[in-house]
Amino acid sequence: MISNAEIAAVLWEISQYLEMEGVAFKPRAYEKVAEVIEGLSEELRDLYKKGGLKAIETIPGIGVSIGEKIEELITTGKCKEYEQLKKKTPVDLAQLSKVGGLGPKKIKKLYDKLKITNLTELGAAAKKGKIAVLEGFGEKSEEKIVKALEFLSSGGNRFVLPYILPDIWTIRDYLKKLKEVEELTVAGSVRRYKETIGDADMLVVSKQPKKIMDAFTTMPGVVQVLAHGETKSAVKMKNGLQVDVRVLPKESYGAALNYFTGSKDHNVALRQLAIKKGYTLNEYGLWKGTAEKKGKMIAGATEAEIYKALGLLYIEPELREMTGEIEAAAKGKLPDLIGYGDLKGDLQVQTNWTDGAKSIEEMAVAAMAAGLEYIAITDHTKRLAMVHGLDEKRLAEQGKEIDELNRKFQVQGLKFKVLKGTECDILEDGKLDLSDEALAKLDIVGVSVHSYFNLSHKDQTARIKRAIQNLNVDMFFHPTGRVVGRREPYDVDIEELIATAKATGTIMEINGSDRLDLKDQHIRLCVEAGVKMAVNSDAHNDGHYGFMEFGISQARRGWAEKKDIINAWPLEKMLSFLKK
DNA sequence: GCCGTTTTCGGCCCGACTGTTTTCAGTCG
Repeated sequence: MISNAEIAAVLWEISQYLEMEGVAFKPRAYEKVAEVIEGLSEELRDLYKKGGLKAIETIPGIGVSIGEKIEELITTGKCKEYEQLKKKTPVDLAQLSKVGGLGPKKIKKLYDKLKITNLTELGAAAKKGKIAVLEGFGEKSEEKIVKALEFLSSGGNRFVLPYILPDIWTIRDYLKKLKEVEELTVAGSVRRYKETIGDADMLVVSKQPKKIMDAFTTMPGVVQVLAHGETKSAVKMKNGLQVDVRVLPKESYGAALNYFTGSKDHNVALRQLAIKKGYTLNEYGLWKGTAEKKGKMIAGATEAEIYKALGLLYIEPELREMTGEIEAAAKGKLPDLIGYGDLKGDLQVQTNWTDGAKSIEEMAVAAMAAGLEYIAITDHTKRLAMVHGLDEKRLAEQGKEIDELNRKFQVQGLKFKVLKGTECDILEDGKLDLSDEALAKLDIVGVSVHSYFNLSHKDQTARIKRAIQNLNVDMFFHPTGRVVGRREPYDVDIEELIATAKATGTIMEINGSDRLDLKDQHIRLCVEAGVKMAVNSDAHNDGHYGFMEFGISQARRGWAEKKDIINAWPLEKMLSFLKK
């Protein structure tokens, strides 16, 4: 049972080995395929079971040779050619490649000369000064290796976006205050709202790049200067975050923003498209002619004019992941993405009746301040004894408080509405933690898994199917149970759940907190299947409505439109869509 | 190794920075 991640890892390692040998072009072919496979929503082994090698080869980038290797991996769990390469140079590529400055060529040299195969051996050699004397290395490379190893052993090299974003804004605001800065934009994976980021890329327009570079590399919080050039520098901050800054002239702003936003594969595809049209695209602009013999610049000040000149619709940053956006843009068939201000309500809010910090009224007032028109109170149920989950009796009492609050708002002339809801536990066998009679009285019923995470694929899927088939259940909260960077999803057949949601009219949640669950690929499956979703904050405090921004970003990354997200709809329309 | 509304053969993105060099390979994004 080999997973896509494992297949991608093998293909990526093959690319690195080929690179070591100095083979031309093949490495990129393998690398590209590895990235494509990581982004697939369906497991290749399932695809293979259904359609064999033929089905595998329909995936772009996979031809005969790579197709056969994937078949070999699925059927035998091994790949002979990979085994041979690994035997020849038995190094831990995944680990060693994380060391900044080490690529395949240098890793090979370290193995050939010093028999270094992993991080421990690398550290030992560096401390003994064995690396500095190698040809192609020196004192500085050895120092860099020691520092990189310290950084890796201290943990993080990727950050969860919702947590790191405030730090990034602080740096942005510091740099924006420099008088030489005309414009500053945070680009890269932050602008694409990737769920985790490895670094923060900032783009600056200025006529005095040197001053920017000097101020940037000496700003407070910098612990290491990784690069310090005339227009491009990189630093490591105290918390481990790497920040890159690039300075460009105003007329290149759009081209630079496009280049610095990525993804890398998206950029490469744009550049290839440019070549086909007789142009050259770089971070300074779109030019007539070839890279060697450039003609006139025909676009560059804005991203929009570059896409237009390439015959494409403008592609939003969240879509730039090479999952079909360029083809769609060429055909004029991009989705009309849900916008960051489009949500009218929040359908998962906890209060101090259970594990939330604030009262129902406080949460309602904060929601109004956040620009919302309605919220659903969805406290936990009794099985979660730890948080004093509600039983039928307390749920009824809470309902009375909500009725009174709504009356009060009405008297005050406020249109805001608080809905009665629940986050009801799904029990081990798929039954629910509250009686059907109690659930039937609520405006909106959400269910979720908080126990028995380790059931088998078959049992977990069957259990959840049973729960969402209940006619009282409107919505399935955080459907895969993952927490970004902390907890893996439970083993469940998400496609079967989506099919069940379609058949039963169940709403799938996009949880905007650090769960980010559903994730982008699953959202796209829902969009394609016509399953409706809701973007919720899962607020446990009055400052948590901001999490919805990350839920929307996931929705956008999953190609969702307003019509796909029920809480982007007015209250009446939203309620009328729920199960009767 | 993959791919094709200019191609089934001949292409394959582009440039900045570093370190070890004395003109450039390797890495990175």
